[in-house]
Amino acid sequence: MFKLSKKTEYGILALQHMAAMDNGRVATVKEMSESYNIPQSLLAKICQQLAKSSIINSVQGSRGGYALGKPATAISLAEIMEAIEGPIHIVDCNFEAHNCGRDDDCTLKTGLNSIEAQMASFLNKITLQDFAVTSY
Amino acid sequence: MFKLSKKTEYGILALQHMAAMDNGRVATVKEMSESYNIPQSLLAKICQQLAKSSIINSVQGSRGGYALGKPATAISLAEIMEAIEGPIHIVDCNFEAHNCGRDDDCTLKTGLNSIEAQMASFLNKITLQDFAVTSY
DNA sequence: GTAAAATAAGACCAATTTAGTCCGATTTTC
DNA sequence: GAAAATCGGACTAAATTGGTCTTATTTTAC
Repeated sequence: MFKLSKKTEYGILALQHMAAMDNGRVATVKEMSESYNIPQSLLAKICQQLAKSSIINSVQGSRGGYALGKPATAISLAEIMEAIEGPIHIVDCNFEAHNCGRDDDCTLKTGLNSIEAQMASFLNKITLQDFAVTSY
Repeated sequence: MFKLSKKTEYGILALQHMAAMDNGRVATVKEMSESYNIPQSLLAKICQQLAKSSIINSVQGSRGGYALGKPATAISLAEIMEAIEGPIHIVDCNFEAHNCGRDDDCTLKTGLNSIEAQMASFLNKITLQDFAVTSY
């Protein structure tokens, strides 16, 4: 279950697309969904979520579309994932009061806290720029 | 979606339990499922999976049970997760031939490979011992 | 040798989450 | 005003995860 969701995959593809665009241009959902074989209305929603988190900017109306809201080096994987999938948490019981019956002495709570922190910092360090280029 | 499954949570609790046992003793599924409020037949299956991966050893028959198959310092989080959830892959298209239509020039494939490798090495470094103790 | 207590294993169902669709509204350009 | 886009929410479908049940096998103790 340590996997990016399809939505996040789609979101990354769209972001990479926008990152590759000439400055000042905007990309339409239609254009991107066709390029990458992503259902259009699904990608539309994903872009709306990315826009809400200010990762991208939207231009409404005809001739509208989306463009990166900041440089690719300033967009982290953590940020993308959270925009699309919600907050990142390694274990449930850490953050929801879902009474596991182990409350205070829950060895998971205490033990996995630092791991989650390390994971988060890792995902925060990776930027859109990184995984568009680093691979070669 | 970067979350441990409940099964993995349960598995970790069981492993921590076994790690805390006196040497030579075995823990029964019943005993553990009652201690941690885990459905017994679910934990049974989880233990079987852990045993298949040699993370724990099983003793069959009355007076049987489970015990760690190696020291807690030698059991990694990656190992536990893979035993219970299967192989860890950040993106699908990297490993299944699920024709995304982007084959060779898929920017996800190339871009996320090194990230997955880093994640894997991170999860491999964390041991059962670590998250039982490190937290204080 | 039989009963009891355990693991072994797989089929099955329920619940949750993720993926995807659909529809109507709004915004902007031409 | 028509066309092309985003906005946004309700809804459905598919997949995954969580959990149950049943039957078999293994071992111990009486």
